[in-house]
Amino acid sequence: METEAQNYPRLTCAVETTLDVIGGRWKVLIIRELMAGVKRFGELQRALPGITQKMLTQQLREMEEDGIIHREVYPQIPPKVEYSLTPLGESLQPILNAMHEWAVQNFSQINRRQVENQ
Amino acid sequence: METEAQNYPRLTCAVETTLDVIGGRWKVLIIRELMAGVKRFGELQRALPGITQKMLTQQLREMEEDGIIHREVYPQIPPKVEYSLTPLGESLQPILNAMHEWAVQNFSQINRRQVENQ
DNA sequence: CAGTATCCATGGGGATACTG
DNA sequence: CAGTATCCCCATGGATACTG
Repeated sequence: METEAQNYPRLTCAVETTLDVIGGRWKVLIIRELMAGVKRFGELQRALPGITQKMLTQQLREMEEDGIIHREVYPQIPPKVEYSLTPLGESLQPILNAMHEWAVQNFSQINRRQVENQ
Repeated sequence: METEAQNYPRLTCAVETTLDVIGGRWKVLIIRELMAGVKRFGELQRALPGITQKMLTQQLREMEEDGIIHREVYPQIPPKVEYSLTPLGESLQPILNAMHEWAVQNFSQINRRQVENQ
């Protein structure tokens, strides 16, 4: 609110909104896990080697805010929290599939920019 | 190559490859401009208020490397360079359209996270 | 006109420690 | 178990100046 310094008319496009929703560092990976079914926090963390708790929490919260993930808390000790895709989240499937297909068909061979961490 | 420090098995997914190709700060906006037809460097810059020369050059080069943009240089003075989508770039259209539709249908009202610079 | 070359601020994201 | 809370690095990207 205070950083209204250079407020350009900031040209945007709806495509960028979608990109914002699924573009996070770990989001599509998390979505892929949840496509397979409901998962607990720990399960997700184990399924995503390299992700930190902070990142997992953060990405999940953002996706929850965007309405594509549902967070179910079971008030018990020890805590149990289950994550799942909402219908809106599931509606991303065709898009993700199309993106997957596009990459597989055109970049099957390793000729990408940035092969840094294969 | 030398930054192989913590090389986790770095779980990836083809979807991320596509995200990498179109996920840059200005890429979809540039692609959208080129969908309308061939454009010169200056035209793109004028069409994208707020973008710097550095960013425009950088994003164009990356997309050229990825094979979705063609760069035609006319060796004359003053220089003239035209950018256009390659067939591969054009093949992104259905995906971009799907992303556009998804956002329009589900986020038409301004209820996004980050409304900072509308 | 279509770029390079620099410098620099910001914040996204990693590492680590602690907790209800 | 499922998170917070901090600290901190460095890559992304913006601003500015210069050029074939």
